Amino acid sequence: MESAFGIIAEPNRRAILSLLASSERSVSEIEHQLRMPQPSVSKHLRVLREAGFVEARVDAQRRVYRIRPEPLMEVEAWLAPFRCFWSPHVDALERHLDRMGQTSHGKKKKEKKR
Amino acid sequence: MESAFGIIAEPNRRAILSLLASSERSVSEIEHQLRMPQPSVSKHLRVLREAGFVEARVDAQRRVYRIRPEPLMEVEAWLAPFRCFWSPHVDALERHLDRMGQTSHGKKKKEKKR
DNA sequence: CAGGTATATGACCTAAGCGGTATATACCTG
DNA sequence: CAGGTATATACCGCTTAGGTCATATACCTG
Repeated sequence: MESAFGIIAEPNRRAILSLLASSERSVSEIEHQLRMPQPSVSKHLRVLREAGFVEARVDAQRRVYRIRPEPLMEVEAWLAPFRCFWSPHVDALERHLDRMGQTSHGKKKKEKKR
Repeated sequence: MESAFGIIAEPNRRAILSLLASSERSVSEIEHQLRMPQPSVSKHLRVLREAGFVEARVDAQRRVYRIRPEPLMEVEAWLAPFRCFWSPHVDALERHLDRMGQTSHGKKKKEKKR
């Protein structure tokens, strides 16, 4: 997995990161809150750890994971040159997110021009 | 390709987007500037277009592509909860990016160093 | 030490995605 | 209309990543 972008392409990994954003958690906490099988959690955590997104603290048998911000800052940095497109479209984002929210997978064939 | 994150996981697609960030371009312009085969460019542009990252304007035989910001805003929005981690680590980003620079990447594109 | 809990790893399978080549379509110019 | 340029698509083979199941390792407690 080359870059930070490849790492966060995985929905479960994003879910783990979002969960850890609020506070650090043990593997089993992640497992239960996200309702995913434990080997899968461990595997994703390994990927995240090796890519520098998280780090683990040992607490008895538990490993408590927490965010490390650098790789996400890299994403943020890549995004910077596009910021100038934001301002005319601040409202458009909400419409976009709305559309994303309800239609689980709206496939569009035809493109429209304006 | 489920989400916007999956789309930008591809390095060539990120390169195309970064190129379009400065100004709109035709397919052949992208092809030459990024030195990638034309079918590959068209294929990536299709993915980007169907995901809403770009749109095309027809100009004779050319298709001129330009950025549409919504999906990138979605990424930005997802990133927001992690911003609170930034401030103590502003300097750490540079060290991180330096390390990234020397990792083995067979491909080198026109990367700009901060 | 035994037994239990927490986490990591390995093997296997499947599917998706990318690169490459060849070809099709669209449009322009003379 | 012919020939040329610009772009899109179809097909194929390969690699890789993710899910699942089984098992291994680590640590705690009685």
